[in-house]
Amino acid sequence: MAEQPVTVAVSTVIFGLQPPAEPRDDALGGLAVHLPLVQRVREPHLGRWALPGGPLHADESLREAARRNLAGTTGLRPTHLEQLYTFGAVERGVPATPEEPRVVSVVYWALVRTEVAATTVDDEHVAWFPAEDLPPLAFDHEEIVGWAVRRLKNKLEYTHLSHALLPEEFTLGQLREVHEAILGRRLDPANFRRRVEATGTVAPTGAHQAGVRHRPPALYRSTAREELLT
Amino acid sequence: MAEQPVTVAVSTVIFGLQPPAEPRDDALGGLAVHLPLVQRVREPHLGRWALPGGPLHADESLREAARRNLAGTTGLRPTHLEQLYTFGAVERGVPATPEEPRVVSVVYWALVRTEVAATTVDDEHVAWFPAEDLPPLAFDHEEIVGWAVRRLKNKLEYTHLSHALLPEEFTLGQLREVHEAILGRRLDPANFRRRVEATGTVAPTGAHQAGVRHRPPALYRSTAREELLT
DNA sequence: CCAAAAGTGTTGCAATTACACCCATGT
DNA sequence: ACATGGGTGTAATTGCAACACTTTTGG
Repeated sequence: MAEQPVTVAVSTVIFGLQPPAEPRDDALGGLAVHLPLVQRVREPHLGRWALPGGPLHADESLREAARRNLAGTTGLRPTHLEQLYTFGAVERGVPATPEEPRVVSVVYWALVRTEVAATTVDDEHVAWFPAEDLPPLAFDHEEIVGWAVRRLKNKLEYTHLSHALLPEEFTLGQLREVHEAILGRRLDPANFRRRVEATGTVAPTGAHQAGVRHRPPALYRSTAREELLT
Repeated sequence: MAEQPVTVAVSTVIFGLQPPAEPRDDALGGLAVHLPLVQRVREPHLGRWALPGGPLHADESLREAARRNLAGTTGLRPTHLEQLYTFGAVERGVPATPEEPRVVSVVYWALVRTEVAATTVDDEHVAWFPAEDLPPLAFDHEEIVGWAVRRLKNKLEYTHLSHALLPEEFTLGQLREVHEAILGRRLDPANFRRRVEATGTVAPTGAHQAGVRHRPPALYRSTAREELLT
């Protein structure tokens, strides 16, 4: 019943696509979902990898805080940013460390464009890992990443989220690759094309991608405006 | 950049079904979605109706806090309880009242059985209102209720949530009424039956409801176990 | 016998899937 | 020429909505 030694923190799960470290067993294409982690520089869990995050400042919204620690740790601006869940169990992966103040974590998740993600340099304490092959994480962060991955897969099917992982202009083949990387299975190119065209969320730019050693694919851009709030 | 005059509060949107106050225009059956509100007894927004809620105690989880203020204001135990969203804008419906501490609200939403909801007595400061016809609410609570209603309608279609609003045993007619009340439109009894049976989330008890002035309907019970976490 | 809801059957439309096939380019 | 992915066509399947019809009770 003590009143409020409770701290509010904001953490962010950031997704980007990168070439897979090792050749895929399942013969999936050239992209795999990755996310950046930061290595903890103090106790608890010193040395472990963790989600970027930090305390909420008094003069910023939760969303602003997510943006701030996203930019601060990876230098990236997200193309999609959305609240995931708030974790507030009394003991959250801190194994019997009384005197540590209790933390309620509001977790956001974000998407960044591949080309941006690819150019970000890994420094000593920030590195990208494949979402399917993470190192042991601090606190309850493995559980949190699990939630985020499930949400990503889910929303992929009924939203236009995938556009947020690609450049302004893209081919339907690239878009399909994104879906395949996230869902972890191959999709029929013909049916995929029709489904996407039917939703009307992409529009052809008129231009075509040249220099490929096959029929030049048409370029498209997303017609979806960034969503209301979520 | 000041550090943390931030308070964590937990509020709960509670849904139950009750007979509609006035006969429905749309010729919908005998049930309508209602929710309990409490009248504020101090500033800000004194006298206005608001969601039940209060500060998070240091020794309880967010979920426990939701349970606590749910039991405290309405005396009810929920059959479903789930986190909705966390609201943390700097100015949340408090019109320029500096010196009030900033509040981050974690909102839960809950379902209670109809029979329980129906027997709860309204006292001076707690009353049930139809979700489609609410009085002006304090803070940003109208927006929050809107979110909760949308989530309820949505999850209704791909989960077994509706079971949580009915007694242990129920007829498919009653289950259909619940869906109709929440979705706000009539459903075909034949197709509804088949859809529900196909999911395998209900099992006939073998008993039948007697005393009705038509063919006695079979009684069913839910086979769905309370979900993992959500 | 009639009203009323339970419960079954049938039919047509729309979305999804699988897969055959042609097209345009670089090598 | 041919390999490669882009792009179109089509037939089979499935799921869903509409609606006719039979069943079993209370009045």
